[in-house]
Amino acid sequence: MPELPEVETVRRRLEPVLTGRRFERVEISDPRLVRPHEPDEVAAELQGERVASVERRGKYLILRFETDRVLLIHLRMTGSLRHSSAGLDDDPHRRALVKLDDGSDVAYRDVRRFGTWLLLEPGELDAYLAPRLGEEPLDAPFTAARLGQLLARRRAPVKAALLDQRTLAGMGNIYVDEALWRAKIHPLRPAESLEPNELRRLHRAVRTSLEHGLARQGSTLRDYKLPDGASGSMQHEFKVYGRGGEPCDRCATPIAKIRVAGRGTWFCPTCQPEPQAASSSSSVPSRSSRQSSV
DNA sequence: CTTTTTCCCTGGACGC
DNA sequence: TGCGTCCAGGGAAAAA
Repeated sequence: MPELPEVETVRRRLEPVLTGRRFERVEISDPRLVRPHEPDEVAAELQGERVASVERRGKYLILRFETDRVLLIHLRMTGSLRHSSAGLDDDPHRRALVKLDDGSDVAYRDVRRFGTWLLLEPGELDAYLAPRLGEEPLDAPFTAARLGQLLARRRAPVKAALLDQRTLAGMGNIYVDEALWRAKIHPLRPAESLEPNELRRLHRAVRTSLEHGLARQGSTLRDYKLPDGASGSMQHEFKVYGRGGEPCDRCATPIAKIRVAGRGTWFCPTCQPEPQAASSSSSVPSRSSRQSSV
């Protein structure tokens, strides 16, 4: 499923082929893609727009037009974009098709139809994204201290807090599990309970996990593909995700699977020790756990 | 306010 | 082989 490394990979590949190109013709074949708007109306609005830039924020792909309108694309679970100058094969899961002014095509495919296209007028983007998205985990403002602030006074499991896009924009089920394994933190630990040294480890681990994914063009489990149809290769390097029963790379303990925040969650029971059973004094662990300047 | 649950979708895996 | 059931999960919305 496309998370930050996958969406950023798509962005990097689309940027050179889309920038400066005009949307010659647009077909939206699945009304759900643009709901509650009418597909034909959205397609008509997009026709004639010329791409000024291809950006990303969290898991959103942002096509900014020269008119300052924006097409906000979210791939959700199974969305993918394909670009070709040599025609495209038929695809029963195609939900939209854009013909560019250089004769090439961009096709949007989405088996499970969770993905969305939203056309925003100039100035509407920030108001849309601001309440939904937190820190970009690969950008400079994201520090261990900032992570501490974001997790402070949050009793939810750290895994749930990291999946919340208002904490870190772009983390998903795969990279959260991978980061928690790297940081040696149990997914059920209350977010507010992390000690400063754990926050430093987690900060480091989030970045390392995302950078590894980015370096391998993301992970292709089934549906995610690069715009030229190639697959990512990060799926071969998962430490825990989807590896229940296999030995931990660090200690050989079989990887365990539980359910956290409604998501399949894999971790090493030895490297990522169980949080203390919640007792009467669990809400305020100690003075020392309050971070000040990490 | 925070946190949890439900829902949307389809196809692949699995049991019988 | 064919059917029924479960599972995968991002994020909006509803419920707690």
